[in-house]
Formats: sequence, structure tokens, C-alpha cells
Amino acid sequence: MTNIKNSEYDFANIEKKWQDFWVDNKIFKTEDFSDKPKFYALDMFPYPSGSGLHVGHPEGYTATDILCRYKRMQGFNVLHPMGWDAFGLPAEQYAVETGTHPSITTNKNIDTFREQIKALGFSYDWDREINTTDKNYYKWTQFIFLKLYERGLAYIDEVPVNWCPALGTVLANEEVIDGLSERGGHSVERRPMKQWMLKITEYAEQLLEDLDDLDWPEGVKEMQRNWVGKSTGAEVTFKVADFAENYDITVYTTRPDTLFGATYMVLAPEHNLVKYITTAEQTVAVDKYVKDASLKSDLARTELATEKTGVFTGAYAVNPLTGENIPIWIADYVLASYGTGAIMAVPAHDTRDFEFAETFNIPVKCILQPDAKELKSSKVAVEDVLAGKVCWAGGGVAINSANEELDLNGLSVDEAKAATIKYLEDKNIGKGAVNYKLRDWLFSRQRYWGEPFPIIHMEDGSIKTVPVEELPLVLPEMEEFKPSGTGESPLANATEWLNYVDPETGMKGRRETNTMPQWAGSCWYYLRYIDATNDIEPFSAEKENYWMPVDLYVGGAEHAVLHLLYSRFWHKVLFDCGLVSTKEPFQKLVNQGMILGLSYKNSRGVIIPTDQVEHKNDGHFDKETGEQLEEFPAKMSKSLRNVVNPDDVISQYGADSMRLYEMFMGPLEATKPWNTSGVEGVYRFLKKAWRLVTGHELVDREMTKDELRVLHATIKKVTNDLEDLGFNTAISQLMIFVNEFSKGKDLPLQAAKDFVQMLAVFAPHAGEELWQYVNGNPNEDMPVENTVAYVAWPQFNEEYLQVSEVEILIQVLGKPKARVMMSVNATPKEMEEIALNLPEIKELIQGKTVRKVICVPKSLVNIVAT
RNA sequence: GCCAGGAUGGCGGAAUUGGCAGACGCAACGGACUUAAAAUCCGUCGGCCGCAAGGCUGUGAGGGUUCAAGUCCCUCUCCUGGUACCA
Repeated sequence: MTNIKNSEYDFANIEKKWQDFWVDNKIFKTEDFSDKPKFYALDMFPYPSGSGLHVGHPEGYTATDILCRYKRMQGFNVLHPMGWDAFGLPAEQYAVETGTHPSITTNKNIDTFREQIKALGFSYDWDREINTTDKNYYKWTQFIFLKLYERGLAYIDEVPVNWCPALGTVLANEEVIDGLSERGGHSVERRPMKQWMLKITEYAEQLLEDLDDLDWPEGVKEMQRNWVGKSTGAEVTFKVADFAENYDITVYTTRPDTLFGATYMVLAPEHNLVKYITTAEQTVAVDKYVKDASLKSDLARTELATEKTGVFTGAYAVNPLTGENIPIWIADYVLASYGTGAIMAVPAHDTRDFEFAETFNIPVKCILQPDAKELKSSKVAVEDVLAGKVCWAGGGVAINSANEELDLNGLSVDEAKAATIKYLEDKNIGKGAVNYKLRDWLFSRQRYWGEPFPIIHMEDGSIKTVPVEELPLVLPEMEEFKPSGTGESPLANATEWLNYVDPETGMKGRRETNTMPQWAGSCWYYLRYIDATNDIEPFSAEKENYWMPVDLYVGGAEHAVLHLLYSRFWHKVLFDCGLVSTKEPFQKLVNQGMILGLSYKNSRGVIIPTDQVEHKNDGHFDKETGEQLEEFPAKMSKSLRNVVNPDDVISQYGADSMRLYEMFMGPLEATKPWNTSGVEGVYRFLKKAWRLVTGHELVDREMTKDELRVLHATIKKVTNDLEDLGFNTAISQLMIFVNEFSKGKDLPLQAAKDFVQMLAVFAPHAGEELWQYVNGNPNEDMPVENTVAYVAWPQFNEEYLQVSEVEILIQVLGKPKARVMMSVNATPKEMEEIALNLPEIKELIQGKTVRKVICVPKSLVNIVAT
């Protein structure tokens, strides 16, 4: 038996020992099914980068791990898995440079990550580890793609991509900086290429609606709502004047109520009617504008957003309400891809239209009497609005808005909208309409290191899918990973793999050379964990039914929109296929905050790299100049040299201190700066806790009232805080417990057991070691059942928290004046009497009239005396 | 610009439904132990006034509601994240 009585806290040996114990005995292997209630806690799986783990990763992982350990003790069957989102650009770029196959780089990085993660003592079920680049995994990613294809949700379209002629390759948006390639700074142009698209827009409404029932941060839900961008309004059809042909133009507007104020119309330069309606005199100018616009990237178009540009087409449309001819312009502030690619412009009540009208001297016609209240806070003069000198985009009442058949005057914006839509529908020249900002998802990349599409383009132009039985379609081995030079992925050079002959008909075909984007693998990984080794289906329906949905999903806020929207979309498709049983995958979502590094700047605001800073008692100084520096938190980055490496923290203080500090820093969701001396604080706490348990005589005795109160207050606070993910305050309470019990001569056995068990969810290595000690278990050849991992969580008893007397604060006019012990059962009347009879209070209110006395039981008495 | 979140000691942060601001920790200072250091332990620690008892003041700024405001309402400033001509 290892005797740790009166020993020193030796984290290095303890941590190694228990990590081995957990792994060797598969302590955290999850039952596929159980009578126990289930709890599925999911961490966003990492991209295993070459630089290894940083302190931000373990933050979320520690939080879920603590919760999982707690839930196991609460009797839950817990699923807590880990895996690797391992496709991605860096491994391919490295392959281009060095010829090393991306799978080699990837596996090496995964090994590093796994080792680093294991060193933190997380209770993952490693038998469920997944890797998106494993063919047994991406086989099912391809399978799901085929499901999408079968349902008509995947299609090919010509879409402009970032083509870099100098590099002979297509670049991802993040590889293009200010219109130049990130590597080499070559120019990048937009070039249409055939791409796979996924019809996420078909699910726009559901993606929006189902957000309401999710327990997600309000901010994330709002971001998703904005991304989907639903708007309601109307489509209105305008006749083009002076043409024999029917060149009707339909516009989309959210403000049909302002149709009387439409003084011109704008088409996107790409609008297909532009070439038909442009008059001869305007052709040269229009052609030039259209050409220039097509060369501008989206980036350039938005960067030049300050100045409005456009060209008159020479044609006129007829405002259906006023009968007036209004000029038709083209301008790139109207996007071809949104709505109908054409707008009616109401400069008086739309800021963009107003700017344009001012630039080109187009009349502004005010048709809204601004709302008086809004007008007041906006600081614009009502005369200017009415005169069309200022744009009014706020609310109000319609004016100047009547023709022989329709009179909107006096109506509010909402009433006028409804009336206009009804009129348009009756006349058959428009209708109510809904639009979404959400676009279909560009789902192909011109890369090697991604999932190949199970698609063959046949000679006759048809598309053949690879039969499910033949999946996975494996990436071919290649020597070279250089771009093909044509814009196609390097797979275009894999001749043998590329060419296909139909075994039945003999028809030739060519495999799809695009690969799927990195998002693909992460869209459904949470389902694979449920049944990670199934090789006949992606996951069994029975297991899915038991485990889904994910009860808690923790990860970085950077995935607030795309990853979460994409996987919700796939999940809904799988739901419609009958493959999953829930509409939404992630019931509760929490974003862990970013961890910042401590940085230093001098009085001129110049940031000094952290390793050039000398720390003294009276401040921080530049090692070179001796100048005093100001400390401030900044994003960890190599250039500031403020990156904290978890390995260093673990080797110096141990994994338990690392875990504890990550949780003690502050609320999980908050952005907070890493401060190494804070780690020392929790390390001291662990040493103190160790001394409390091993250095005091453990006595199996009745506890005193005070001891019971502290113990049960601790159990209560820790339990409640864990339920709300309040890890920092739970740890504070454990510190209070240690401070209080350290004052005693001995340690009551029950208090020791309960405390050690609570500690064990936060600091599991020290927790296990101390658990064996307080239970008198022999520590060598330990039976598996002796682990603390599944011991029932301690219960608190409210009875022990009760006190008979409490200190009541006596205030006069809200200021604290006296404190008095009273029975907890004192009635307000009794409290008032006691308070008013206190000598010091009597003195204070002498000569004054007591107007009112407020008594809050168990808390305070406030005497209002003047 | 718009949307979301935030601002509390020297620092990280605590504070049920409005009810004693600053729990817990860090740093700092004073002391004990030590030949010395580390480790550990004890004490002080928002600001101002005061020998003290005590008083005044204090949660980004200004106003309001209330017996009582970090917490609720209005206006403003600054920070962080998201988004960008979406008609």
C-alpha cells in the first residue's frame, strides 16, 4: 500500500499513474445502451495544426470533462468523445513544398495533439476516436453527399472563383488579401468555374424557425438569423416605356408603401435585360460599365462602397402608381444575386438610393411625414425631409401618395404596405414576397486533400454516381501535389484514377476532380461518435435514437455561423431522409471565451515582445531601454511572443493545476487574459488541499454544527454551480472549504470523502489518489471498482444549512448604522421593534419622525426617518 | 453604419427575484519560521478625512424610478465580437 500520509503533493507521479490506470482499464468506455439516463457532451473537434495545442483548446475540453465526470457520479451514461477535423489546406501546402504526403503530416500532427490532450487527463472514450481523413470515415461523408444529390440538393453551377494565373491555382478567400495572393502577392482575378453547390436555401425557413427552441447564446442565434436574412416585402412589375417588346422588369422591395416615391429604377450590371433596353446613345457607356463591374471582385466592389457609381441606360420604366416615366440606371450597388437583381429606387426614404440620387441629380420625392418622436431624436429638420433635401428612412405617415384608385395618405408604414400589396395583387402587377440573404453553399474546392466526390462525368454529358457499395472512393496516391495549372485540383493529374469505364455499357467517363470543403467532415461527426466503428452504415438508428440530441456542445465563437449552420442543414436533410430522429443536432450550445496573453507596450504605444520584458515589484520594464511598460491583454501570437504552451504549464505545475486555473480564471464564456501567477494560486490551493487531507488525522466522528454547515454549503454550491457551468465560483467554494477545515486539529472522515470526491471532478488525478487514501484502499494492483469516477455524488441536506439566528442590518435612510442578531423567525413587526429600541438607533432618529420602516426577513431593517 | 455582448479595487473576478459591493484568487505591504532562501503560516489591503471611535465617497459618464440600484428605465462615452450597399 502506498502511504501518502504526511506526504508532499507530487503531481508528476500521480498524474502519470492515473492516466495509465484510466486508459488500461478503459474506465471511461461508454455503454452503447443503458438504463441510465444519457448525457452527450461534445467538444468541437480540433484541426490538428502543426503548432500543437494552445491554451485555448483545453478550456472548453476541461469544462465538458468536469461536467462529464460530475454527470457520471450523478448516474448518467455519458458520451464524451474526441476526434480530428483533419482535412485542410496547410497539410497540402506543406506537401506542395516538400513532397511529403498530406496524410503523413496529418497523422504526425494528430499524434502530437492526442498526446497533449491525454496529458490533461480528460475522460474521453478513446475507442470512439474519429478522423475525417480516414477512408472509413469519409466513406460516410460521401454517402451523405449522395443522399443530398439524390434529393436534388446538390447541383453543378458556374461560379466565379479566385483564380491566380501566376500560381496556376484557385485560391480560397482567406488566401486572397487585398486582391493579391497571400503567397507571392500575385494578382487574382475572378473566373467562372463549374462547381458543386448545395441547396441550403431550400432549408432557409426551417433553419430560421427551429432556432427558437434551442438553448443557445442569444447572440449566436441572432447571427444565424441575420445570416439567413429573411425579409418580407413585395415584387412589383414595371413596364418599360417605348418598347414594342414586353420588357417588363420585376423588382423586389421591402417598402412597397413607398412606391409613390420611386423616382428611378436600378438594374444590376449583370441583369439580363440590360442589353435589350439600353438605347443606342448609351450603349458605349453601359457596355464599359458592365465590363468594369464584371472584373471587380466582390472585395473591390465592397471596398469602393463609399462612392456610388452607375450609368443611365437611356430607357424609362413606368411607375405603376403615378404613371410617370422614371429613368432606368445600372449600378453595382444593386446585386444580381439578391431578390430580382433590380430595384425601384426611393431616394427620399432609402439612404443608398439617396446617395445615388444626389450623385446623379435625380429628383427626390418625399412621401412620408416623419414620425414626430423619431424625428426629435434624429436631429433632422422636418422641412428638409419634406423638401427632399434629407433622407428619411424611419417611420411615419404616408403623404403625397394617392392616385385615382389608391389612396395611402394618412396610413402608417405597415398599413400602407398592406394596402399597396393588395392593390398590386388586384391589378396583377405585383405580389407579396419573401426573400432571404442566404445563398446556396459553394461545396467544391480545387484541392487534393479533401473528400473526393463520388461522381463520374460520363462522355455523353450525364452524371453517374459511385454506387454506395463501392464507397469509399479513396484519394489516389500521388507523387506531386502541385496544382494542375488549369484551375482543376491536383486530382486532374491522377490519370489512372481519373479515367473511368462503365463496366456495363463500356462508356467512358472522368471522375470529378473537385474535392469537398473542410466543412463537410465536421457536418456530421457528432453522429459518427455514436457508432464510430460501424462499417455497414454511418451509425445505427437504434443508437442514434438513444444518444441524440447532443446535450451540450462547447466550442469557439468563430463557428457561430458557418459550421453550426451547415451541420444544422445536413442534420435536417438527414432528418428528412429518416436517418436521424431529431430536427436539431445540438440542444445546448456554449461558446468558450478566448484566452488572451499578457502583453506590454511603452508610452508611445509600441508593443514590446513579452520575452523582452523584465518584471519587477514596482512594474514591468523594457529589458533594453529600461523604460516602464504598461501591461495589457492581447491575442496570443507568435510575433508578440505571448503564447502560453500547455506543455510547459503541465510540466511545471501539473495537469490538475492547468485544468483548475483554466476554470478559475473567470466565466467560461468570457474573454480573459492568461496570467501565470494565477496558475501558482491554484497550485497552492491543491498543495493546501493535499496537506489538509493527508496531513490531518482522519477521524470517523460526528461533525460539529459549523463543520456540517460548511460541508453542506459546499456540496450545495458546487452542485448548483456545476449545473450552470459556474466552474470559477464552484472552485472558490472548494477553496473556502479548505480554508475552513484547515483550521481544525483533525479532519472528519465524511467531510474528507465528500470534499475529495468534489475535487476529483476538477482535479481528477489528485482526486483519485486522495480518494484511495481516505478510503484506506491499497493503491497497488487496484481493483477497477475502487475508482472515484462512478461513486454517487454527495447530497446536501438543507437542515444543516439552517441557522437559528442571523445578523440583521439596521439602516437609517438606506445607510447601514447597526447590526443585531435576531431569530430567523422574527416577524417584520418584531424586527421593527427591536430595531427602533436599539440605543444607537434611538439616538439617530431622535427628534425625527419615523415615516416608514421596511423589514426584509433574514436580511435588514430600513428606517425612513426625517 | 447596423446587430450582439461588455465596462466593478493595482489585476482576474464574486454578488437569487432590486436588500450589507468587492466572495475566492493574484500582486503588494507588514510580521512569524529560517544562518539565508524557497516553502509554509499570521495580518493589512477601493479612495478620501481622522490618533481613534467614526465619517464621507465609491460598480464607465449624466439623469430618472425606489425606503433601497452594480442590478430597473432614459441619454451618452468607450471596448470586444459579428456583419457590410441584401433594396
